Amino acid sequence: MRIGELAQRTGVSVRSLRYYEERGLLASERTPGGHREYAAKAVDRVVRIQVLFAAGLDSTTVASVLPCIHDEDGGPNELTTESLARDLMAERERIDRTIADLVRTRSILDEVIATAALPEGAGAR
Amino acid sequence: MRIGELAQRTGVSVRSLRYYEERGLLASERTPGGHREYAAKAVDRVVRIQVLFAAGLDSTTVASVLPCIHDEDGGPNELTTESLARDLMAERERIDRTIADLVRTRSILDEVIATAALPEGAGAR
DNA sequence: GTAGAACCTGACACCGATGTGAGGTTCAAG
DNA sequence: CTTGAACCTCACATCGGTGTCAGGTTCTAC
Repeated sequence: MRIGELAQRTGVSVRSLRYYEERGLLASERTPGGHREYAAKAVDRVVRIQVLFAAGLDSTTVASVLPCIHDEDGGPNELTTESLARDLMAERERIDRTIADLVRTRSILDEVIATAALPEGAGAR
Repeated sequence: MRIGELAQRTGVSVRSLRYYEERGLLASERTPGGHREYAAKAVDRVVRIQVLFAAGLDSTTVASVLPCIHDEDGGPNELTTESLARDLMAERERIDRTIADLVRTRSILDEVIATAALPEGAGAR
């Protein structure tokens, strides 16, 4: 498929898809004229990239993690370096802290929302 | 206390503290000479601000939420507008989605880390 | 062969919290 | 007083993924 279709299927902008390629996250064949051509698997890959980005990984980290992820096509994914593993454990800790902050913030918001849900003279009326 | 001490106690840079003030998140008295002077409560407030930032709220949202948070000083915190509540619920959903992404990413990382922890010929030998 | 959609590269803008540096003032202690 | 640390304001830089525009080429369908 071409880039427009991939964008549509994944909900990711064309701009971003080109950026993913530039950063080495997403490969593409080219037509003789230079247009990008993607295999069907690309959809999954883009989705995965988005999830990793949403978790706060930067493109460099994503690039190093992606080839180590076991996906259905069972490619050669044994490349997990020890130093990469160290980086990922640091990343993991960061994620844990972030989750903790999010949960705390969520309950703060819940409290605030709750007080708003009781406009004036709540309890009995 | 002065800004340097507040920075040290909270682990937040002086620059950031000034920024919080500029955005209306943190108030300060001024000495006759113009130096900022903070009450002890400021420490708590700064910590709270950090948590909210870490959860991805922007300074505007933090500014609108802060006065609605019930803290020990029991100030007048009934200002929760209905429209604010709406914003916060949207924010809450975003947080939920983010947590979901983080959890997914964390387990991806765990998998990758696990394969690295089994260098060569793991199981039996 | 031609029109129009889709694509290409390259470059610059943005957001938002924070870093950093210049140049000047205030504070506290001797 | 004087000195050095701490503070002040103002302004510009940064990072990273994404938006967007410009100017040009390719593809598809008629």
